[in-house]
Amino acid sequence: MSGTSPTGDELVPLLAALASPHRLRILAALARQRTYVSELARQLQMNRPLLYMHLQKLEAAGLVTGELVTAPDGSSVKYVQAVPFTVPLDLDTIVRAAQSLTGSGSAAQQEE
Amino acid sequence: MSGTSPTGDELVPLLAALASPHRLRILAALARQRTYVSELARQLQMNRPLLYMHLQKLEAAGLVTGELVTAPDGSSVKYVQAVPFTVPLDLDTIVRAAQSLTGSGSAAQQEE
DNA sequence: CACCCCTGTCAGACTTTTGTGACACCGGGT
DNA sequence: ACCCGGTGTCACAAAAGTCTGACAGGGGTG
Repeated sequence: MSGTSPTGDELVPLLAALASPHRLRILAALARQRTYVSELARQLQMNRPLLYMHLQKLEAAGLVTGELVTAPDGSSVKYVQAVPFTVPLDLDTIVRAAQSLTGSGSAAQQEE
Repeated sequence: MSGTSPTGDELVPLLAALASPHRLRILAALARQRTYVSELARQLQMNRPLLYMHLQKLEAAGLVTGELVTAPDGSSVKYVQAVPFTVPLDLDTIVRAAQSLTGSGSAAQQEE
């Protein structure tokens, strides 16, 4: 996922996942340190259900990874961490992404 | 705006503006050719009011520029074009952007 | 037992975004 | 006059995203 120019169908969810102050903060926190969910919620001072939602979006976009660790004593803790990535964001990437967009307005692609 | 690592308050609207298939297509179309609004609407097959909305968001994010040209015969036509930009999108940019985030969840920065 | 910390999900309220049709206005040509 | 194409804005409905409180359960400890 690093360095390659993503398709439109990949780029849109990626950008949507990043276009949020909360998720930016979450990612930044996870970039420095791998933590478990409740601790992260405390650290960022947000409700756990809310954090869950944001984490799911980040996970769906492939930006974070979750791992449910079961400690030797039986208690479960879910550790999450950021996934390194690199996307050069410029007009060229946009043009290429737009060409690989499926779904609705696929019109006006070829004309004469 | 090119190459520099944007602040969080700049990055979020930028990403939000790009996180849309319609706007990706609009930007891609404007990257190759400068056109006027109605022609662009025809080309992309979308309603003008809708295109207007998307253009306003792109313009607000600094990604397109509009110019209302009054032809010698008096009729006005609004030409729009894409503004070149480059933002390296990676974890490091995110971390730096999150540090420069103002507003709500600025908590967990300084305490005790 | 009661208490603590953890995970995970739910319904509901709320706000923002997206999309549509209609309208006003301008000027040129027939 | 009518018709055409262009700009710009409006109210409105529909959809998507955001956020909260409450709930289920698991496990450890006093």
